[in-house]
Amino acid sequence: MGTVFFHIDLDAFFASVEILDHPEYAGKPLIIGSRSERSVVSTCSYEAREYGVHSAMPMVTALRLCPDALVVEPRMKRYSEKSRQVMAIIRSFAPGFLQVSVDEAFLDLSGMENIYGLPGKAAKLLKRKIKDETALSVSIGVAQSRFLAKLASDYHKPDGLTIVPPERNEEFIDKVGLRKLWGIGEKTYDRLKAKGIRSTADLRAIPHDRLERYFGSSLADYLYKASRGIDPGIYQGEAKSHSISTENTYYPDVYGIETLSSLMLEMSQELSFRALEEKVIPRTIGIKIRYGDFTTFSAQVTPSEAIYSSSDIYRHAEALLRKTYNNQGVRLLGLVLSQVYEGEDVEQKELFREKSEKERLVEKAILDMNSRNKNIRIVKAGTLSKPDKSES
DNA sequence: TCTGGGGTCCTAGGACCC
DNA sequence: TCTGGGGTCCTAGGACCC
Repeated sequence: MGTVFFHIDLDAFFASVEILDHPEYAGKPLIIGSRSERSVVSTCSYEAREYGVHSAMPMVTALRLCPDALVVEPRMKRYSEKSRQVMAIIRSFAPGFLQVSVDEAFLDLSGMENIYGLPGKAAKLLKRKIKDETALSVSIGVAQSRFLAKLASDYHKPDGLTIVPPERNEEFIDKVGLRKLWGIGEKTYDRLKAKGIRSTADLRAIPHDRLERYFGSSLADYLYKASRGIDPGIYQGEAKSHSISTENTYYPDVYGIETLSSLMLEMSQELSFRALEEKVIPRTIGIKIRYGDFTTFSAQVTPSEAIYSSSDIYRHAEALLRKTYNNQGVRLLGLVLSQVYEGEDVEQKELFREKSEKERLVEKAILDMNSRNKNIRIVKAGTLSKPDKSES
């Protein structure tokens, strides 16, 4: 019978949860996102989509298209809670569970016919179970591979069920179309068009070696397989975190190295806490600066000494900032910790330097207090100083 | 339209080593 | 004394996804 994968996708997830908690929102155009300047739409209800609103659209554009929309600030904690509930149902339904985001998961139904009957019947059962127990609707794609199942769940939404029989894989790929293939974004689509490739059938007609000359071996391989409905290797396994990052967009633009440094200090502390929570230690520190004209620069270092505390992080981040900043107005500032690795085993302890180790313990204590008492927010003193007074 | 925030993976050039 | 080839690590930038 071969392999059978499900891809389960929650419909307009954030918006659906808000409607669940606020029944008075039902039937109205609802946008989840911040109302602030320079923000974008996170999710929106299907009523809002009828006005042309969609995810990632600038909020000002969305409100121009749909001035009467209800705008609701996202409540991530609530969505995570609801997500856990749904994922628990999916996980217990069949083996081979793989969650890929807060509102999406794969399931491996291969060889499960004797339990659930045909895959279509199983999918309907799962949809019903989720609806009955959480009042949320999902769309399910059923296919031979994860790649096709993912495209299938998106093919008919909301509350959809799309089954792709293995002998119709290519036919289905053609119906989805080039632009909507997972992994082909705007830029790649334009590059394909520039080579006269306008459809998945066009793409299939091109021999592998020519694709390689056009696009390099990695992308060529991806396109060759994807256009034939062969899984190009999306979501091979649990993707474990190799970076921790934060970024903020400001309005209006921020000027001055002192102000930027103090913002960087806050971000250093935030990421240091997150690394502690995840029990990881980074090897690389990187910053990102986006200027008012949207030009973006990044810089990174991989120091030879280990990085244990927020002041280690800040010291490197600040140096990178001074090196990179060109005195223009900044709309976005970001900080990334990468090459993170498990940080609490014995060998690493030997590497601890006295001072950093102490700081790390202080930060751990702050972290513990913060997580014990949600009403008090404890930060290190440096964070509180005014930008123009900060010294270091 | 005027472009979030959190991630992953790829490319290309340079350094360095054998 | 004009210059190989392979491997690995690092940096900067880009594309893509949810």
